[in-house]
Amino acid sequence: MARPADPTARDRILDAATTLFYERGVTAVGMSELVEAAGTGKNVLYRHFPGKDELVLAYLQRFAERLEARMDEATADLPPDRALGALVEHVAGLVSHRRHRGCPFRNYLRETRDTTSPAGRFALARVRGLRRRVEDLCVALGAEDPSALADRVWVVLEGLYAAAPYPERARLAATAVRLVEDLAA
Amino acid sequence: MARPADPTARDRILDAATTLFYERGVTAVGMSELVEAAGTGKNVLYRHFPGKDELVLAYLQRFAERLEARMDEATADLPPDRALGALVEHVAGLVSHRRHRGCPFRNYLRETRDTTSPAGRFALARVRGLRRRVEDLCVALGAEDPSALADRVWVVLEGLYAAAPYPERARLAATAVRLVEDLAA
DNA sequence: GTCTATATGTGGATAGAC
DNA sequence: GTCTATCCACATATAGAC
Repeated sequence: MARPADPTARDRILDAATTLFYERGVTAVGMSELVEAAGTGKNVLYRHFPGKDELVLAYLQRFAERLEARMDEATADLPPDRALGALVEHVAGLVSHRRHRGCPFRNYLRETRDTTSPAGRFALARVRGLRRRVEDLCVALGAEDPSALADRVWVVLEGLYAAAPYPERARLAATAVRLVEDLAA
Repeated sequence: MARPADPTARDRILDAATTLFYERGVTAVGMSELVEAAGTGKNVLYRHFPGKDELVLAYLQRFAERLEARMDEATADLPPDRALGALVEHVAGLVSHRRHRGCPFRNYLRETRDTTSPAGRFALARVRGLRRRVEDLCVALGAEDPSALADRVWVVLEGLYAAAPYPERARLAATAVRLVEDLAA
């Protein structure tokens, strides 16, 4: 006798994938372990996702939606001279968080060096999207040389993300925030 | 009949390991591929190195010797007010190089998230060693708040290393150099 | 949908012929 | 030292019983 379809199965799989992939890395987590954590069957997983690549892509996509929604909140309705600082402050808040494990897109790219598959190209696009956002904010700020300022802010922002694994990350995050304030002044 | 021992076997293995591990990542390169590239036999490899972990450690150690020797050259015999800039310039030169693929220690740590094995602890120690060198140079510089300056420079330096995969890395490297100059002024 | 077994490929590591 | 065959563990992916 057939059971009714469980609409939460896909979400449970994605929840488990998000936790495990982000916590321990994409390659270190096997599909078997994922199935066990999701409390589902392998056939169900492979019905929702043709393969691991597609599951990784879905994991990155859902992460992006949530991260960008929160970033939009943090910078929305702010005057141009405050938005750039708010963006960096927002990232600093993420990095300082206890359960933070770095930027999921940068983590995936550095872990796999994949820039050709759909997942790799999606992760790259997220990074470039943030880069463009920084450039736009520097232009809106009315700096005399916006692209030079954007380069400087970008280096600091990358340093902020890179500091995520260090024990002093909260102090380094605060350092990055003040540094960008000085640059934009 | 026994052949004479080939003293170059170990070096050839390490050469191949350096090229492949650095170019494509440690986990993406298998021992079989390594043996083929080194032009040696599997048993010879496992005679020189008990396992892949030890080979990775040796790879990181040799890389560290060479990198630190070059960094010592770049900063030796410089007055305190020039050494910090010279260090950042040196790293910027590395990052701008055509065949640069990022810092091998950071690459290994981000790729594997290994901080407990001998290889992981060695890589961590290299990163912390550079961090301490930056702190020492900031103290020697006579800054009013050396540790605050060191934090700022460290964020920029991490951003410089993180910029290695980007196509604009040369421009970002130059940006980082000027940024540190301004910070130290 | 759950659970178990399994096909298939690849990784690290070992043993033997030459 | 070189080369081939191979063991063992694990990973992705599939099929079938319930």
